[in-house]
Amino acid sequence: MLHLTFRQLSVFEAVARLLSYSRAAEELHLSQPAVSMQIKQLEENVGLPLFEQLGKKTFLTEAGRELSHYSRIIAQQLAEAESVLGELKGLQRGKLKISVASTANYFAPQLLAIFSQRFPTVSVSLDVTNRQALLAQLANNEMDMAVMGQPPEGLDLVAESFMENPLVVIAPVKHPLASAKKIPLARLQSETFLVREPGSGTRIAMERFFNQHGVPFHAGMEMSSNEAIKQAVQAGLGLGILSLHTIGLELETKRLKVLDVKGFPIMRDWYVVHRKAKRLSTVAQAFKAFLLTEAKQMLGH
Amino acid sequence: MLHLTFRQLSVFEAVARLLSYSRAAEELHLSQPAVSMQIKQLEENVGLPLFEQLGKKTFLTEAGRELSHYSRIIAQQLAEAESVLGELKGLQRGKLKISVASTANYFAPQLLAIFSQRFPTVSVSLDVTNRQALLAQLANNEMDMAVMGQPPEGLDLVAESFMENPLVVIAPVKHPLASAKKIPLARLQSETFLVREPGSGTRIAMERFFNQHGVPFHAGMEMSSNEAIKQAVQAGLGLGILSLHTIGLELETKRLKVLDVKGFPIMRDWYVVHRKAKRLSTVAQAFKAFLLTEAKQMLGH
DNA sequence: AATTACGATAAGATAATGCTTATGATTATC
DNA sequence: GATAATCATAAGCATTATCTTATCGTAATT
Repeated sequence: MLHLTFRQLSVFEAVARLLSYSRAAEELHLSQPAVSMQIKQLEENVGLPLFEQLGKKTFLTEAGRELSHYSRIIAQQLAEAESVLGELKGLQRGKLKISVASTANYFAPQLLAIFSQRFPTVSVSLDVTNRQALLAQLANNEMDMAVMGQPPEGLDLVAESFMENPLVVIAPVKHPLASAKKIPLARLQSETFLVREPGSGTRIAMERFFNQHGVPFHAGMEMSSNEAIKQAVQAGLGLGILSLHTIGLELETKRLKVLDVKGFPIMRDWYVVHRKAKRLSTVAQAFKAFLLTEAKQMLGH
Repeated sequence: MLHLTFRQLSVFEAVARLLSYSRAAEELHLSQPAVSMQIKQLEENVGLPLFEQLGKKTFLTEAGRELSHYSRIIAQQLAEAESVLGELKGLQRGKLKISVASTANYFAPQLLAIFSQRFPTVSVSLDVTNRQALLAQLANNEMDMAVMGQPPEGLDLVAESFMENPLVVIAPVKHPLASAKKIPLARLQSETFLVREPGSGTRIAMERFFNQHGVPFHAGMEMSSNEAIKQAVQAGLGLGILSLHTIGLELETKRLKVLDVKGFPIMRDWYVVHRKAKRLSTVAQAFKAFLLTEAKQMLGH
């Protein structure tokens, strides 16, 4: 195996370029013998003479010319690596891989779009998935960070809330309670609720809420997506409890109505989550900071 | 400036491939801390973490992935360099640049052809030039070796004869002396000689010869090439003295006749010449050895 | 809760690297 | 022939690299 050093190569490069040990020594701020020694060692490693002295002039040998070719490529690759890593240190470059719980899908893309606009050279990827898959991704270190409503306990996670997450009761626009004000919670006992699967963040929050207020609730059909719940509520199959952020469009187009129930909205939070031991990349740190300081306002617009 | 060492890179490569410090340590026959330290130093040089530990597993960071890319290229280039230089050490590869004096042009191509056939991967180039240009090339180290009749004195050259170079007297086939045997040298006093320019190898040799034997000779027209002399002799403008090797074709086709003059042929030699300080490449050494041992027989066929 | 595996850290020995100054040998140049 | 330039060589020194063993903290596994 060829045991070269980068030092040898860079000295060699200088000599090969200047065709003079002395000039190379000057350029490198070295004594001339230092250059001689480096070249000598390099020649010993290679097993071939790289230069030849004829009289006062220095020439590259055939082997020298060959090595010069490779040395140039290597130096170039090294320079490129340096530049790339330098950019990675800053924010000119980098990849950001975010996963969001399906609930967050209704606003996360906007946030990422704004972030991506601000750092156009950073390549951002977004994965929308359900809570369980998301936890598996966290465990396998498959992404930088996750955005979700309810961070799980137990795992060694860092979860920081960056925005409120109001859960509201939704009903079809023609529902008898649609225009009622300050509906008492107890009034909802007689209603059927379309719910997400057990273990879902919204489901957990909602059960806890009714529990705390000592009000039983009647769970109707179980749906596996927020979208399905919205459809079902519109179809009059019952009421729903969802994050306000997921129903912007339906409210605007008057397909759904938020009921003014006392104690609602249930104020929860959106969290940015990653494993405690995770070394956040510069870009990931920037994104986290972006969420914590600006996400709220951003979504206002 | 990025001050990496090849050691760091190769340790890094192993860890990046195995995603384990301990496995890498085993593979490299090192202790695990040795690997940790190399990686740590590399990370300090780069200024970014290259790996991250999550639980028991080791992952590459973004920076690590980037560096891995460059490290792979560099390792590959290094391997290629090693292979090329290795071939250069042997005879699988290399360039051979030979210059010959114009006189040698009549047999040098055959020699080179045979050599080239034996080492097909060696690229050979042949430059035919006159004596003066050839000396300039020697001084400027523009080729590996020269083949010539009369090595010049004074310059620090190594000249080794590898083949006899018989100089003969040529005449047109219908010359009165064409069939004469053992012509006394004195008989040639009355003949006109077509000669090469002063300084030419053949001219020098011929003048010295007549001088030594105390016979004056009558120099006729001065020609700048052997080819011209041959033409002129055929045209009956006089006699000529040339290397036997340059007139093979004309003898075969009976356009010229070698006169059987006493004391002829003047036995001189062909020399392979290079500067004393010249470091001969492996290929050049092989060619020189080839000339010294086999050139004579080769031309017999 | 105990065990096992993994990597980090510390201390210390040894080898090598890299450099300098001084000097010598050779060669082009005036 | 003297001079200046160029590279090689030698001796000596400081620094850096590299590795080892021993030990610790943490996380996965049983």
